[in-house]
Amino acid sequence: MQLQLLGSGRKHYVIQRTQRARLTNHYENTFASICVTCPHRETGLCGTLLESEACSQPGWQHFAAARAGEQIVVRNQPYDDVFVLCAGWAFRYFQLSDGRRQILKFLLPGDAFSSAAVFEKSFPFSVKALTEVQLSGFVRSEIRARCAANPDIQSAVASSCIADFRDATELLTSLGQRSAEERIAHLLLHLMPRIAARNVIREQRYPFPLRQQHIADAVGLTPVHVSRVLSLFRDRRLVALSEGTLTVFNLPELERIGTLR
Amino acid sequence: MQLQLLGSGRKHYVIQRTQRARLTNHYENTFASICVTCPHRETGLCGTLLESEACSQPGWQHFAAARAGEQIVVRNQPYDDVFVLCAGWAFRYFQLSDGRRQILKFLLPGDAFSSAAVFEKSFPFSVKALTEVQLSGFVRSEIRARCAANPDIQSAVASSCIADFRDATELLTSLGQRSAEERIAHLLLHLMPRIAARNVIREQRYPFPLRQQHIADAVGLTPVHVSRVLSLFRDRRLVALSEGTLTVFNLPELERIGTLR
DNA sequence: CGGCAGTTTGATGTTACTCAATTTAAGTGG
DNA sequence: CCACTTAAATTGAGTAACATCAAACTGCCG
Repeated sequence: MQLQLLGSGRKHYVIQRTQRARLTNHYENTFASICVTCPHRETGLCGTLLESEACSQPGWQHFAAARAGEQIVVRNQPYDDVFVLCAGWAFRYFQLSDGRRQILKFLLPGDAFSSAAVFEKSFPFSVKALTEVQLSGFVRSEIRARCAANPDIQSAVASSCIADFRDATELLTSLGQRSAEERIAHLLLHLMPRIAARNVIREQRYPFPLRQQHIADAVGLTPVHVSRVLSLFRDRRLVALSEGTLTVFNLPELERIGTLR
Repeated sequence: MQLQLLGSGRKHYVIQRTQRARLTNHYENTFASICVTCPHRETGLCGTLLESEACSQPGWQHFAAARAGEQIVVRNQPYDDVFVLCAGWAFRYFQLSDGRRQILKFLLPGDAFSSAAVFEKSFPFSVKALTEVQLSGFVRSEIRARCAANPDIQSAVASSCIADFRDATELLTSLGQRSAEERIAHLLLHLMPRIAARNVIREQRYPFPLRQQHIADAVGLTPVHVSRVLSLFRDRRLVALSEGTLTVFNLPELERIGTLR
């Protein structure tokens, strides 16, 4: 495993505890501080783990960072850590040998790379950083021990699994049964509350770092067609997507199109 | 919850322990006998549960049966039991209000209806019987207690979750990125080892109760198009599908088309 | 100012859908 | 055993949705 430390030419995997203060300082208000303070309302895994005296015990938590576009996890390779995203966006994906890829889920701060990682060393997918990211790894054996001892952690892991499972169910239905417009609307509707749980949203403007290529790979369309559908949405004063911001003009209509009913 | 007992007009949900001997007798070689003896090599949940002195304790295991086409589980409704399929085929699906449905997974004997059911009362999908089925329900609270006590059960539940998760990943990639031929080939290749784990296969002939409508709903195509693709496969001496039997003539070629690489 | 990545637009091609008719297979009752 | 019924599968013709290819455009950065 190779992770490049932000702004540095040297390769790091684990940022030692001694470096942590400096990093926390440098990337103020992200990293450990986010890890601890951000509510992570959806999965809450990181928060739950940290609340359980994790921070006070050195050695079983690691920190790392990666630049935008960098691959963080390779499918089918073993890892000894359970990873949680602390800051930035990443995504799970499945790469085909001919270049096509399916994006399985976008990861936001607080999300575990894999909810099943507590039980399994390897992943059925790869993970790539979408923006600059900071992440935290918890030694698996420690988590399992705490899982057995602490029902809170156990239920945090379980509900993370359940949420992933429900998402996969909806995405499968979306890909298998629905039109391009419906799929894209559904993706936006799926992401909006997740973004809102981690950011203050004003005037229906959501931070949104995806390129159209990412949307295309997530909903199984070509970037060209995504562009056409988004233009259509813009012309109809539904939503607009530019400069890393998603602006929602007509939420009811978007829901009418995108919600699975 | 309503389940109709096979061959009977009366509505049953729980077949009491006192009835079990009679039923086991009537449907000889299925039911409890299958539940206990069938290796269930894939998930093994049922087997693991039963080996743990489950059978010896009345009251926390229930039995039921359903006819082909009958709905067994309704999405978002709470259930107190964790269900495992004992005999026959069933499938998880997501129903849309306009009639379209996405089949998420075909369930074979030994499969849990939902791997997450140990933690969650309701399902993110519905379940319907494909053939006549017999199923077993384990009281959730009992399973959770045993999970905590017995690492074997715990790991059986975990590996069932992991298998489901990997399947969902592959299916998402298949639906999002691949052509009709590739998707159908992939579905067949996915099912073959699972069928083989539960049946003796001779001369590459697999028991296969799916209608083309089921295949269509599983891979996100119309039944008409499924028919065309299957005709193509038949003409090319790849596979043939008739009378509830899948016959494989050219496995390497099928794998070349269907395998995710 | 030039280069680059990302987006937009147009023209054309392909895949898979729709509709409808026909064939096949599987029961069912006489 | 054979007409009759019904569900499923097949086939053909026309169409819609999305892909592909290629060119032009935009904003950004050095």
